[in-house]
Amino acid sequence: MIRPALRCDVPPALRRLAALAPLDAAAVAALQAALGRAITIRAHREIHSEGGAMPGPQLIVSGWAARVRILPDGRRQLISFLLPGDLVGQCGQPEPLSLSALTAMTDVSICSVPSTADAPPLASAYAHSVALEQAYLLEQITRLGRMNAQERIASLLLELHERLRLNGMADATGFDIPLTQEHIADALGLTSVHVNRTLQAMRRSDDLRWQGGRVTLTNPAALAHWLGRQPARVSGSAMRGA
Amino acid sequence: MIRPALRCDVPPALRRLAALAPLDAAAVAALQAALGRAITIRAHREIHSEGGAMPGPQLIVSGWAARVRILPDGRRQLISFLLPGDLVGQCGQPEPLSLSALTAMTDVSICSVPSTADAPPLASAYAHSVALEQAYLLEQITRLGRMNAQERIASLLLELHERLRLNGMADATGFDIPLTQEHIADALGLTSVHVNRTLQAMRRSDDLRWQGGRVTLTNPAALAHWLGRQPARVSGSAMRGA
DNA sequence: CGGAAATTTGAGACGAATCAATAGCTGTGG
DNA sequence: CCACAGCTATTGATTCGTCTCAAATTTCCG
Repeated sequence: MIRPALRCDVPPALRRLAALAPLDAAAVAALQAALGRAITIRAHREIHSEGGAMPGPQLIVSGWAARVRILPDGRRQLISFLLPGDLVGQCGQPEPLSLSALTAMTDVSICSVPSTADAPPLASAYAHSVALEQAYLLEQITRLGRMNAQERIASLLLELHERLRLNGMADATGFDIPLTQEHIADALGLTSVHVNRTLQAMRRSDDLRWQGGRVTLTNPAALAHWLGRQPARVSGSAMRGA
Repeated sequence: MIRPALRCDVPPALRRLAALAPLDAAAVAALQAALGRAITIRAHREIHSEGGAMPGPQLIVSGWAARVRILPDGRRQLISFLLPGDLVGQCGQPEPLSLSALTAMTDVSICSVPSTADAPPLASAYAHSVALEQAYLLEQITRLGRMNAQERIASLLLELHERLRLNGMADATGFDIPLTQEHIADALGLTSVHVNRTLQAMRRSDDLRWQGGRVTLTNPAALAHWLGRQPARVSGSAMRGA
């Protein structure tokens, strides 16, 4: 199926950071220069390994990645997904270690983040991004701790939708998703069989469609209301754009 | 039962931060001054509410607190526990909002953290502390996503033991715990009934004792090995003390 | 077209939830 | 010093959500 191209071709990573904080021309230029220096990691490859040294803060330019923990007996937990515009390894530590593996779910291109010294407004965008990452970790904990399969799936898809809206990769009704049902299962503490059955039930009750790598939410607002879910808010000052 | 007093009476909060990074005399003095300005919150009271503005970074001086999320229908999830020496609201944002409620599990005393401007070595301790907090959130996610009841309980108790060792509130074999089985259930995504039955099984297999508000781990190292659990490591440079 | 990956279906088992009741503990006041 | 209230812990019986295992079937992609 052919879909209309996005209105303009601002790279998603740039679009997200610009939405998190007002950026001046120097900041945008620094980001665009950094994007040009991105390297590509093939799907299924590990970008960082758990316990390894972090090279320094980086930015997802394109593709989807996931933070992954593997238990000794092979059980796999996807901690969180990283989308274009998300930061990796942004922390105040001198010699940080990676707290989890980072795996490319699709081909991923990634670059070092421009220094805030070159463009001070970036500091604010980075701080906002780190806070959002925290917020999504807390969401993930409540999903896993207190929600059933249907709620977990709805909550995760709403979160992905919200985040992809921010970087321009989703429209009002849905988004392209490069994940398998097994990935969803590994993120939500379920089995792929149960994810499959739960998705079927949600399709039957017309909550969503998922075909050909695209998720369509019939009524995102209604779904969010049913869950009692609200968009992540991490700062007193209003967030621009979306 | 009477237990011998700790070797010296360094406050746990100070002990933890000193273990996270080398502190000079000025830093210690600044911390001690701050501890003196602590205020007390009664057990069961909310310290911060979800979505409320954060006053600025704070430090738990004594008592246990927990970050809490409540779903619209009343389901409760304890995101994490905060122990003496833990930081709250340490983030780079200008007008941060609280991402979860913070509730006092016991009487809690809490103070503002000294500025790093007054004592630069504190910045390193704070950064280290923030990184550890992240590490424990990831642990919590894998617990909830991929572990069964017995593993969740063992993992949480080992984490608490590790953290209480760092601030001097635990000895090699166990620690005082001011939590009920229902608190454990709310943290681990279980019911208190099931926590009770699981604890009984663990007592029967001589993994632990839990009586009179004190947890004794029969063999912490063996339990950790069984889980494949390793102490949190967040920095390339070695951590002092413990 | 062929082979691997992903999705779908079915039957049965199991871990944890639920509901309901009892027993133990702690502090409080008469 | 005992009686009582209100938590907390414990026990039992049953139900339910999700897992497990195994086998199609469909989709994707070279």
